[in-house]
Amino acid sequence: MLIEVDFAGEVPIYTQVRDQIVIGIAAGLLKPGETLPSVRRLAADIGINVHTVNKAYSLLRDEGFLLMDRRSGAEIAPLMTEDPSFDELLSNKLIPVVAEAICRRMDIEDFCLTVRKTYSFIKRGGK
Amino acid sequence: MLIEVDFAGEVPIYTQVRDQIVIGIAAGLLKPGETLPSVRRLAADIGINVHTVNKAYSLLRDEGFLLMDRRSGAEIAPLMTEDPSFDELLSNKLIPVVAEAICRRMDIEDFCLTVRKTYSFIKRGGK
DNA sequence: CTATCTGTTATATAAGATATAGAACATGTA
DNA sequence: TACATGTTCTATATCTTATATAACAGATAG
Repeated sequence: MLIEVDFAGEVPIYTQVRDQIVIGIAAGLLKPGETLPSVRRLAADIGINVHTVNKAYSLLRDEGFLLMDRRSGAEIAPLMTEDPSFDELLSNKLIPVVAEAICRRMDIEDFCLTVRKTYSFIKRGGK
Repeated sequence: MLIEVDFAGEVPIYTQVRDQIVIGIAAGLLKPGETLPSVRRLAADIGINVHTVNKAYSLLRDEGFLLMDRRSGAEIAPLMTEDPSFDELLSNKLIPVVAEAICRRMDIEDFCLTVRKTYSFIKRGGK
């Protein structure tokens, strides 16, 4: 799976890498047990520093998306189990976004429509 | 409308202030034409620096939420008109969030349900 | 005119986040 | 032995965030 980085963007590089791997897992492009490139390898491929990749990997490990082993490297963790507490976390993330949509006079069902479109977009591997 | 700040949180203070005002507008607690406290006043009330409030206000002005006047201060801008380009902006914001929800095995309709709950939560003025 | 209130701008400082670089360590494998 | 893995350490540079102090331009109230 190709990972690309926008150096000019506002989003930190390690966040971009983290997000793209999460998106890859969601799309099914990265399956549980699959190994990721080593931190040195990915850093060289993208053209960024090893520590930046390591930060992204460590974050993903802490979030439960990756398993890391000193010897064998990083691999995709088994499918996560449903987590009821994610609902509140999600809601907190959505509050400012939904509020802005309301201000921009977007109908809530149009919002949900965009959510479903985004869902399909991810599922089909990003267009 | 009361504005509170979490100094220990990861979200920058000026972003917290910006978000709460957007939420206030969405909830109808802040109506078009209504004046906001002066930057000095709000800074003193919250216990933060004038420049931090000014950064939040300026950001809100650039986004079209506020009108600012050197003499009369800051006031809520007229209701925004619908903007088609907001759809793509929203989608880009949603991609990482939806992807994470998929990884956490959340059904897309449950996601939309949380969106609607968040919508109601905002509309009723935050509980 | 004086005093006071707006937003705005300028300069300065400090702390934290982000990204880079180079080196080394513990551990496993070929 | 040689090479690979993640991990840790030190160091540096830049940007963001937040603070502090001061001043300016314009408007208003006494």
